[in-house]
Amino acid sequence: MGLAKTEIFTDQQNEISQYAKVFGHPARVAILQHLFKTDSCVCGDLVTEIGLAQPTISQHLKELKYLGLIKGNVEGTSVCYCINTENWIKMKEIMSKFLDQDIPKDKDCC
Amino acid sequence: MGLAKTEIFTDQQNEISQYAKVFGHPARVAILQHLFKTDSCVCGDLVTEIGLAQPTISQHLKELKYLGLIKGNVEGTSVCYCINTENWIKMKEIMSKFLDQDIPKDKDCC
DNA sequence: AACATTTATTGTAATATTGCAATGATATAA
DNA sequence: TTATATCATTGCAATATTACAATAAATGTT
Repeated sequence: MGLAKTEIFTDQQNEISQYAKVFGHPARVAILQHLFKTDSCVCGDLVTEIGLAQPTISQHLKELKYLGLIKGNVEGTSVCYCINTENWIKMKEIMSKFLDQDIPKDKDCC
Repeated sequence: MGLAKTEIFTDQQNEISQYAKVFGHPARVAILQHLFKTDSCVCGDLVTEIGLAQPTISQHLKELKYLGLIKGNVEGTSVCYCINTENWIKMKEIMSKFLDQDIPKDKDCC
């Protein structure tokens, strides 16, 4: 079907998977890493840096922005993007809760 | 195209996105959470617990197994699944390195 | 052996994702 | 105003993902 049955899962599970999904493409990982690494977070720089067409980068930026992980600021003809620190921390808390689950040592059945 | 251009990204970026992608569906998040929570990691239990058809669960389990995050053990007619602790820790290290990047405070351009 | 139980696989339909050319929108420069 | 530069949007083709019915495979039971 290509369509996840989100209604049968908890909000938490859907939230985790939504964040994970946006990290599920190397271009978006690369964009975020570049935004962390440098000031020059202008869209055009990302196009050059990453090597995908401008509309493709723009689309990936849109998804990152939709989830609130980045902010965009118009500066003349160009747009400056950067990490949304507050939301990044929120996301990290949610993801950490999932990733840092206690591993049951004695319960190993395999 | 529906096809990510993995060749233009680093191995690290591809690895991160591959792990993220597998977490990018609530069913797989739910499966993992259930495996963390309980002993009874038999496939049939997951089908009941989660509420998707058996082939669908089986398919999700296959993907989790392919990335090495879970192990499967045949026990009679049923199969017992559990977290692959060693690989889970490895994954966590890789994901943490990405999620815990330092946030540049003074570099805020937005 | 014949049957039952459990899980994996195959095939298929519906939807989503990715990538980009073409085009729009917006702001600056000449 | 006209041109230029930068980014967003639209439309489309190719591929991927999701879900499940039907079926196969494997093991246990009678």
